[in-house]
Amino acid sequence: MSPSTSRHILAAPAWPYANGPRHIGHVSGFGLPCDMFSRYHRMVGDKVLMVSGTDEHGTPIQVQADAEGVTARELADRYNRVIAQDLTGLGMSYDLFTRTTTLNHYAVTQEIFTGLYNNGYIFAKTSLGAISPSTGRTLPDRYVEGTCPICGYESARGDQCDHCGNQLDPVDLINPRSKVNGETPLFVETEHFFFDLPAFADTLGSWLQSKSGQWRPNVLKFSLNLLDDLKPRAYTRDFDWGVPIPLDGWRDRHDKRIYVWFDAVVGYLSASIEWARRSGDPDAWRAWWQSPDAESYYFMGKDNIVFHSEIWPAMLLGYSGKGDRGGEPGSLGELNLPTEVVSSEFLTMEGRKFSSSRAVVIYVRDFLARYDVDALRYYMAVAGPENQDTDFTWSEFIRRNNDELVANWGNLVNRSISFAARNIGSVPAPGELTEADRTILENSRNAFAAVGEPLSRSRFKSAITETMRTLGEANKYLSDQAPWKLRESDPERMKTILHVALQLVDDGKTLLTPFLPRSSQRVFEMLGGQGHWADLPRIEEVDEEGGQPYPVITGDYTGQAEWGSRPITPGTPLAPPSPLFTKLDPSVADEEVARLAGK
RNA sequence: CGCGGGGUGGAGCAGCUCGGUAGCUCGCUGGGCUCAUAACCCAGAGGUCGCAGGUUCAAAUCCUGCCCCCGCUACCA
Repeated sequence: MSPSTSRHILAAPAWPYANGPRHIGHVSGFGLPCDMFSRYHRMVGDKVLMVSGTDEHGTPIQVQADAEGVTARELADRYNRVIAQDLTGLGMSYDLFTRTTTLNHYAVTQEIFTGLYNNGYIFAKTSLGAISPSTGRTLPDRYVEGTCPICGYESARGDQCDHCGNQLDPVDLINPRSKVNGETPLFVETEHFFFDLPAFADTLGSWLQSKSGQWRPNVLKFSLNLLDDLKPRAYTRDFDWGVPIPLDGWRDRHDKRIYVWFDAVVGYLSASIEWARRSGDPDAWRAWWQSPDAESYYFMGKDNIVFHSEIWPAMLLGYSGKGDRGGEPGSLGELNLPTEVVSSEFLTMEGRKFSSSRAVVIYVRDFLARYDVDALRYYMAVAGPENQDTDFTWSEFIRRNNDELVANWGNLVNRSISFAARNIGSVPAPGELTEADRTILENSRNAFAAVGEPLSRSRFKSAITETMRTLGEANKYLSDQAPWKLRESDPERMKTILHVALQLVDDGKTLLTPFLPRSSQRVFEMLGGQGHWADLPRIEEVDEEGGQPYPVITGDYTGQAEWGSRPITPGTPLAPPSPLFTKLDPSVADEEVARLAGK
């Protein structure tokens, strides 16, 4: 790839919430798709910056910490570490995976607030908030329920009625009660800052319209729909576990903080800035955020669409001075809007929603302890919740592993390399190519375009299906040519066939690298490759001046992996390979299902 | 009273935006091969594309109505 065609691509996977370990449903939405996308773009020579971190503020973490008798900070520290390890185990190629409790993140979050405030997009307003009479603590909107004033539904929540779908205010509920203990909440005056979303309705609307035909239709449709009902949204909360409000008179208050979502989405930017600092060029992040040619792709589960297609873009517009009220860009300068918001649907587990308390769950860590990471990555690519809610079943996982991954790809690698290793001991040189040889090689080369196109559009299912189809042709080629019949009669022809077969295997490992980096590295080595082909992430301990040490995921993704067919080198020594993947006994499904139900 | 997604041979899905007698990966049945983790290759059976109307020369694909499933609410992406 020539440098002139390489693009700056920000790959932004949603930030996992640090109130517990993450399960495979979580990573199927934000994680693995983003990694496959990023790996592909690096292979074609694009300059990818993939940043994320743990989201560590907010009520659920405080609640969980209270329950465990630790501080919110201690809880966040613990799960930040656990999640970082899990994501590393998955091979997620983050340039930086950090967290929202860094000094840098606080500073950037406050800078965004200040910029929005200076441009007039954030205003203070006194409203009535619910508190619990018995504890004196604030009751979040969703912890208050009562009768809907619009439709009369009896179990409406304070923020929304599930029956009629209208946005509500807890004060409006008839017969309000606390969801925590049933008592009647007290409503007291409280002052908050609100984000003026209606000031961005027009700009957001035309921006979204311009994405027609590019974004997945469900994301676009959902996002456009949101614009019909834009209201100012509270930017702050009565709470103490979060980023302080950077205004005089507010900065030192312990009862007011920036709402966790308004801090979490800033993470993409703050992590980019942190990455730049750590890389030694503090302004390096600007190439991904401010160049008009730079692209940014955000990956998440569908429940996060609103924050990525409406709120975060509105924040970026407001900070850049591009809403209805105008304004000047903040001190960081103008910031780009998302190129695309890529959302996944949901994964269910054996027909039920994931649920930790009901043990309807498989955590990333437990999965990786028992099964090959690439088996999971394959499954999520080929059968993940890309376009619709999708059920994960163990029997289907085993079937995909055994009948597709092992039987098609694993077997192709094994039969090709072991036959060549035993009969020749090295990569044979080809003789004259037949029509069949040329055709299959050309098909294999063409696959890079056929697979790359859907990959670049985050159509993973289509991309990996096309890859597997191509590999099936290689198996067919071997059967048709039957080199094992030519050992005595025509050894030269046999060598040519094997050369072609090994080239197909080499191409296959390249095609599969975005999906299966670890096993592709192994195939690379089986074929005599030296050094790094597909790089894997690592955890480093870092710290900030005045801060405590924390783990980050990072890596040098500068391996040899390139998107395209690379001629194999005759004479390269070959050893009989060991199987690439493990076949799973069907009884594993019963064991795993028993684990779910069992306890 | 709302919003979004889905209902395609046994399973999981694609096709539907730009209508032209259905495709992929598996499974199943029969055959072949034996290099390979009983893997691989070939052939075949199996679908009136949720239901009912409509538009059209022609509909899985467009329109209308209806039915069912899943999210949007719960420690939960």
